Amino acid sequence: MVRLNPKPTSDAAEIIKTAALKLFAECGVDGVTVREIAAEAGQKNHAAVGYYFGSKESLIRELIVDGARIIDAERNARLDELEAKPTPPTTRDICEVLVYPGVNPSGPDVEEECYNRFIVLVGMSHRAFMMEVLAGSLNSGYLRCLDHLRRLMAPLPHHIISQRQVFVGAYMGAVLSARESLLADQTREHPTWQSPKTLQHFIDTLIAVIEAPYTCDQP
Amino acid sequence: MVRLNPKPTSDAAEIIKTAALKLFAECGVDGVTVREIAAEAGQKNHAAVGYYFGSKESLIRELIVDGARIIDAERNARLDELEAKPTPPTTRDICEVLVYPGVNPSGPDVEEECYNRFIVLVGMSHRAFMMEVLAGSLNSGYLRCLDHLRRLMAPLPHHIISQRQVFVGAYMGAVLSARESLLADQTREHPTWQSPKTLQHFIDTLIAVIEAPYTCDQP
DNA sequence: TTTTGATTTATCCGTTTGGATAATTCTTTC
DNA sequence: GAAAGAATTATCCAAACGGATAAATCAAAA
Repeated sequence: MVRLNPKPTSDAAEIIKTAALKLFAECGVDGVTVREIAAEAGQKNHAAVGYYFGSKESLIRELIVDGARIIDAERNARLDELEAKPTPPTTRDICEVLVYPGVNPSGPDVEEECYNRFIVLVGMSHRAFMMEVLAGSLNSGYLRCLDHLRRLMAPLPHHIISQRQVFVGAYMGAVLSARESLLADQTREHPTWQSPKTLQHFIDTLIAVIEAPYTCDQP
Repeated sequence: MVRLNPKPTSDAAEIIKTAALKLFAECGVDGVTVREIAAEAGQKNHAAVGYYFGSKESLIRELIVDGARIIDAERNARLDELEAKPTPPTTRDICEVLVYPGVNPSGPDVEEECYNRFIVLVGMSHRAFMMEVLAGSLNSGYLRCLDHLRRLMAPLPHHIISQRQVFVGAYMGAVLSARESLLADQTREHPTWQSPKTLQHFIDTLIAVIEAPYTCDQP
């Protein structure tokens, strides 16, 4: 019998991943037990996590890689398209490459967006681990964007450009995380945050960060 | 015999607080055990945390309040001074009130700045708890700043102002946290990040976020 | 010095943790 | 339908957890 929906990996594994990502985004990886993950995924005991992923750490690693791969592929594809044009990308072009691929990399199937909160929390509390997982070329699109930003900020001193790149990265993670939190908050309604104009609005301010004049005279 | 340095609360309690804040900032509150805190504080077992603070949760609560109180007092003092002047505060004035009091609220005695990483992590992984602890008037200075920002952004639509206030808060927490991480990173040297010009530079971009033009036409 | 209280240390406890292993159930294939 | 493999469930375990208590140590005052 032919499978109606071919699943390269088990369906339950995907359910566990989704449940884990949601809980990790809400409470951090150390604030969630494998028992809670299994329960959230509808499993009756916690052995499923070990069965499908070997360990909690492997599950976390897989979640990081899954999202990073999707985001990075989308960023690189957009950059390829932009760089094929005769004119170099604008600041807005690059900001759109930075922001939009990072929004909901899990796809529209998943009801709740979680990846940015998850990755920010992991990056803050287990930085070395996350860097080790992302090593390789899982971050190449982001680095290509930074190269463009360096070009676009060329008049500024080098150390100011470096600082501003840190500002941009921090700003993106924080706002995309805050947006996820607000969208996930069921206690209030946040109609304006669901609108795609919110991301446009954010990009407006992200451009402002990149193009802000530098008032200090000498380093 | 008169005490040379009068200590309203035990000296060991302060050492434990400093150690806990550092570890919490690095690994999150759920990624640190009371045993690790005691060890970092030089205690030979973990009972000290219970002895001085009752529980791990009470210690966390106290750390949140300590920093918030100092920051809020400083913000209110600066705002009182600004509002006593004949001319209303500028965007830069308000940004300085927002940023500078939040930098190293533990005071220059403490070798490492940790509070922003700590509070961002707690706010992300235990939002309800943090909000309950901050309830009361521990956030009044911040709210007064938001009022000024609302006035300074008056031409913009209301919902855009609200969104941009979220952007400002997220941006501040993220950059001050990133700055702390870079300053704490011993593997590399970050001479430019120690300079007070870094904060000026950040404020330049924070102003840009607040004053950025809004390109979308209608909500 | 002795006493008294505060602090530090050592040890114990019940619970929870991540992980491992059987036992059972379900699904697919022959 | 029977057999085989995959997936789920039910336990078990050693280690680690937060917390509590008792013993030992220290410092200040009588």
